[in-house]
Amino acid sequence: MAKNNRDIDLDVKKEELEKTAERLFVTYGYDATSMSRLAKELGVAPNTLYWYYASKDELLVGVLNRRLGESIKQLPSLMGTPLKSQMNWALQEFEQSSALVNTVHAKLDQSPVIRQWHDQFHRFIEAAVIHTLKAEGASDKRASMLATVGTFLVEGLLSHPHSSKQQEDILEWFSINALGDLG
Amino acid sequence: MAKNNRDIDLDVKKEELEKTAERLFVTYGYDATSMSRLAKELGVAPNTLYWYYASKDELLVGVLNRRLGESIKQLPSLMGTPLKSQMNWALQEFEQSSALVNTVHAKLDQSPVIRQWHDQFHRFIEAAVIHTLKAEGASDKRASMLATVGTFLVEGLLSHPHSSKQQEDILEWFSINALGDLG
DNA sequence: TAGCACTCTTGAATAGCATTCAAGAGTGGC
DNA sequence: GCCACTCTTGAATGCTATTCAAGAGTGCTA
Repeated sequence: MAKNNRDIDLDVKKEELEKTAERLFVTYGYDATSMSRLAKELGVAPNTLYWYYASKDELLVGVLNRRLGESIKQLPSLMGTPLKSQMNWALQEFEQSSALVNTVHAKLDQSPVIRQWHDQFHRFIEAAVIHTLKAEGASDKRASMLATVGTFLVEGLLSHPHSSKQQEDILEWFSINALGDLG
Repeated sequence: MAKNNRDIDLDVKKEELEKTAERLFVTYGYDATSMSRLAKELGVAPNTLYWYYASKDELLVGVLNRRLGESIKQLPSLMGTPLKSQMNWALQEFEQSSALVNTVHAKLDQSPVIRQWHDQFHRFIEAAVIHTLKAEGASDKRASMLATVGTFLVEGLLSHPHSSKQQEDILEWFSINALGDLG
């Protein structure tokens, strides 16, 4: 390969790399997946990975962005639906990556790239939820606060699995009380 | 030292060890604090720590239990107060250890001792919150669900710092809606 | 066809990590 | 003076993420 494979081969390799990394991260956990293990799975030398990513954390960001990108594709068909089904969708969509939620949070203070991704992610999600809440009749300030609450509930449910009934009860209670009163 | 210092010296040493560990964990983070660093701070050899704790994770559990034990002392004087002030108390009490919240969650799948501590901690907290909610008039099932929600909100606020006004708004909204309706 | 420039891969090394092991020092009881 | 027990340690192990310098592969240009 040479000069102008930049836009062709690189993305293909990165995709393979990130998909394999995602599988290992989700199966064994981020910390328990070594770069050597990932390299072996891919059939390359461990330090080859560092030509594609500056660090393991940046690889994680790549994995997260790819995962997020695929979920975002479904967003348009979701934007008209009620808040509760949006939250249910998020829970289902990120259920298998739920371990990565905790991984990201644990690395916020140590890794600038993960901190940056996390903050950006939250801004994006909250903006979407605020949009939905306002569409359902909430005031600006109330919508912002409720979006934070909704985010915390989703993160909590991802971190601490509950039965689908308990989950349903929580979302039901939230969506009723988020929109029921003076908002 | 010999035979029967078991009940005297050991606890003193463990206390010093755990207090130093807590300071380093809170200041630099759990992963960023090596056993060597902690040992140097204490003026002992790194492997000396392994006579007191089987692993770094068990040391963390020791730190968490000590921290929790000190907070629990205040519980009696808190049990009569309204839910909102209890949540405010928890937020203040664990604010400086908030990084450890994420650390614990990130290690749930890898460390049995941390998993065990975490689950026990949640059962304890939820039982206390349920007690308070029922005292304020909530039904059994409603109280259980609301305790989970309250826990998620506290964990969320610890992980994602917000202004004290935003924090106040969330707790106010929760305590109103937790007790306002048919619960 | 030779050579340059660029992309990509690698073996080897580094420094740090949690943890283990075997040896020994310190001390009270017999 | 010896035994049993508590506590400490130097040295080693195997793991980790990461770095470096060297080189292979390939297309463009002269």
